[in-house]
Amino acid sequence: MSTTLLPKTFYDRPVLDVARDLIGRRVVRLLDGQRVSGLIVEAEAYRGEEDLACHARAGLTPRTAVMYGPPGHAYVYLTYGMHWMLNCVTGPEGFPAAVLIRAILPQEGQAVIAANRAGRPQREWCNGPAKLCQAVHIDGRLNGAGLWHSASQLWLEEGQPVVEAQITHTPRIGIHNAPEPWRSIPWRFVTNEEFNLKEKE
DNA sequence: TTTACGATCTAT
DNA sequence: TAGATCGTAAAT
Repeated sequence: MSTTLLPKTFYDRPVLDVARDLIGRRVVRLLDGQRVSGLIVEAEAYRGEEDLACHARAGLTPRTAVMYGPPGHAYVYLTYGMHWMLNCVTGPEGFPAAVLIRAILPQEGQAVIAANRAGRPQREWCNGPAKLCQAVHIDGRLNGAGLWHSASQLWLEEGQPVVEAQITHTPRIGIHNAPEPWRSIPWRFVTNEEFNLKEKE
């Protein structure tokens, strides 16, 4: 499995292409010099001001500014007053779009992850967008971080790309107040395996 | 300044 | 099915 960093150009593409291509890639967090990582198994695309489920529906604001900037940066925000969410800003620059990382499969640093997710079964360590942020210590301090270099202590690697046949498309989660067609548009990408596991939950 | 509301998670 | 808990954006 490749530990090559995904280049800045990886993110400089339409958000749906990037979201789809992010499945199987590795999120790496450096904590006290130690690699803590996992493979992405679920992601969602949020695209433009016309996407009424996207934060950019409110236009350019202090919060959404990162999404309007150049691709390849992290958009990290707090929701429900307590949960951090990790997103990757995509291209082109000036157009607000990002991919929400919804779940990863823990790889390296499992002891750290277990400690951060105290007492919960392994399956529940990183199977939600807020859970994975808690597991690898991602918070607002990483908002705007460059994901193409290791100096940011948070980056993405090539990992193990997944073929189309292994990916299920569904509507996005947790946007029940958004009007159609945004509520139902299939902009969530999840590996078949993860999809089957979640169906049972 | 006040209000409403979350791209969620957990316990009941 | 409801409660936690607070930043953001729009309304007042």
